[in-house]
Amino acid sequence: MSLVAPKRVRIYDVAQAAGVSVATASKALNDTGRMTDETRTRVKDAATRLGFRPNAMARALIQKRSFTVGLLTNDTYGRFTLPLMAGVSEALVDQGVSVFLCAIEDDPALAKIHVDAMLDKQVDGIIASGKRIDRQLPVDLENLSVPVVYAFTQAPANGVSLVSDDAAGSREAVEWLKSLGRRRIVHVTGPRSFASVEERAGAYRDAVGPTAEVLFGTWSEQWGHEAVAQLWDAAGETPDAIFCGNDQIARGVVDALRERGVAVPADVSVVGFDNWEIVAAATRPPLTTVDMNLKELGREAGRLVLALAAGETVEPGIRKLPCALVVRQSCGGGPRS
Amino acid sequence: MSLVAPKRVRIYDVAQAAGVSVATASKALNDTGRMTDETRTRVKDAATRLGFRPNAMARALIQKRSFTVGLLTNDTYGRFTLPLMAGVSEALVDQGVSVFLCAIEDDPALAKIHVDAMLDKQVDGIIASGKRIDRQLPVDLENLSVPVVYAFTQAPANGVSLVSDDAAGSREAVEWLKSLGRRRIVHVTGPRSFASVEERAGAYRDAVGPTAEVLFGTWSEQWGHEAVAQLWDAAGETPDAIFCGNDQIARGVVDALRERGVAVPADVSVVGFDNWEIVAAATRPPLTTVDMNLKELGREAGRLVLALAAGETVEPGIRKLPCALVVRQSCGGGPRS
DNA sequence: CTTTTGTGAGAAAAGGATTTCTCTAGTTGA
DNA sequence: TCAACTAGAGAAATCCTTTTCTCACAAAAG
Repeated sequence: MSLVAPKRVRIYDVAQAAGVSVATASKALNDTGRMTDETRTRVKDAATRLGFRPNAMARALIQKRSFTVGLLTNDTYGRFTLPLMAGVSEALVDQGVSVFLCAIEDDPALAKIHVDAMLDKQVDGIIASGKRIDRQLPVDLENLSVPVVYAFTQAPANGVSLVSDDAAGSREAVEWLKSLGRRRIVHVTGPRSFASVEERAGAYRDAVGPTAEVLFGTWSEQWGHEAVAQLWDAAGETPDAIFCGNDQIARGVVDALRERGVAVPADVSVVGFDNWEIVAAATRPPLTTVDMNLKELGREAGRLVLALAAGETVEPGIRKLPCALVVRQSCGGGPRS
Repeated sequence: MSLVAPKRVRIYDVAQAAGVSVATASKALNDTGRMTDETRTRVKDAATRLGFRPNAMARALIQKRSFTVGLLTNDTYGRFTLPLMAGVSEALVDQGVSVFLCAIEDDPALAKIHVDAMLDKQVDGIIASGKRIDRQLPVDLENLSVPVVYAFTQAPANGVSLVSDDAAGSREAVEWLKSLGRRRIVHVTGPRSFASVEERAGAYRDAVGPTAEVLFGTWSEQWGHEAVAQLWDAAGETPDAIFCGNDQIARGVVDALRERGVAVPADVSVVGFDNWEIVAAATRPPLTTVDMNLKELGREAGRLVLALAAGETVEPGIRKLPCALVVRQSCGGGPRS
């Protein structure tokens, strides 16, 4: 075990070992230029043998590409960011691209610091992401010298943006409930001020028709309890299905129903939204819920930002990615075909 | 609005604007070298005026410092990583250091790819982090050419490592329960195979004395329910306090108690561990729980890795950082002094 | 009046790759 | 046989800073 750090091997060393010039070595390794196959493999072998790894800084300096991208987010709690990050990373890692994660906590000054730091470091692109699909980050990313992709956050007019297709997700949830024979489906969701609330509720109304009933509240288990109280204490027919705006509300609803002695899913089916594992899986019974496929959203964002960085032109506008219904046990019904 | 990206201003431009050489400009901006104050301010003014930002790649190339560090983690779910990351970032951002986040999912091959990518990019240091304090990451970080700090994961023999002082946290929880007059305190926790389970349980035993009783199970709400069943269905005196190994178990316990008509905190006090906001705050009543101060752990890890990168020598070994009891309502007792 | 010391500033090298020329030699075509 | 190409490889420029010398000049010392 030697304690002296071994000198980094440079392309110069590879060239010498292979008996060629530095220029030829560079071209051989990058599969550019012209030379005999024999020379190329000889250089590559030498590189492998010596364990050559090009100095990314030197490369970045001349190519003006750093093989890094920045992920900017104000979702401190990471509920949405992490799956997204996982997807981005997955899409980029085999291109040799690494990801700076910058959490900016709704602080414009902090955001500016992070953006400047990223620009200094010559990131090839920036992915902007947030905890709300209908809010912009507190920093202006237009007219930057690098491409920007907006994922799960509001984009400026001519930005390239990716969001989940909440409306389709809602429709799917409602259709699922209908296919199970449910007839009186109520929607319990978050505050109207959220765009996704309106979008999900709108799609729900369209799918359910005239019997639609939406209860707006907060994004909490507490609200789930209250909503059940409202529904069951009111006169008239009680619902046989509740489609919730997120998993926390759904959990509250399920717990409240159990406490009232209403059987889930025998008497009432419940569907959540978000597929937040920790909530959805711990609910008794585990929640059937709409997954926004944030990881795939991340992958796509990664691909897009890379394409933009490579100079490809990408049509601006909003791209909607499909949601997927994850069937567990809170609705009844088996795994779907 | 001009559509052509403005040419980046180089130090050469600043030098020219200030009427000095590039060398002088560099020294002026970095507060090194010798020159009149007048020259220095003249250069700095020019730099500000032109909006000069040094090219980090060129700087890194020569200084062999990239002002980046890597955070390696196998905690896919991000429960521990995110607070840690927030702390690291907070400690480093005003030094101009950015953080690469690399999620490696227990995959040695992926881990190696990420580590190599980071080394290529000349990170100044690496912070290794995991979801278990008693497991090493599936990758060897010894004898790397950059310093490594282990945070919330097991370190090799001569590594620099940071963990939370779980034992002290447990003691504090027990003392709190005692101070509220609780006399029969039971510990319901996770699987024995976790080092933190043994450590927390050990400290609990020491603090409680001969009446100590520990129930080992899994890290789930489900287990919380089962444990309550075991305790209440058994003959003999029931506990007046339950100290849980994590918040999920605690939530299960609280729910189970409520279902049995046992009042929390009136009849029984419950304490959790982790302060996982989403679980702790949604429990009815909200959980009093031990917070591992992961953000502070992250800050400290950031400071340490920077110190190491700067060539300072840091004593190897395990540093334990204090936990903090977060008082909510599941124990009774007011906010602590 | 000469020598030493100190100060301010610039020239040039270095850092490690990529890329554009340039050059030689061999091949093809007329 | 001679011009025109082409393939293979290398020399040198380039990317942008930092840093180490070197130098000129002025002030202090002898």
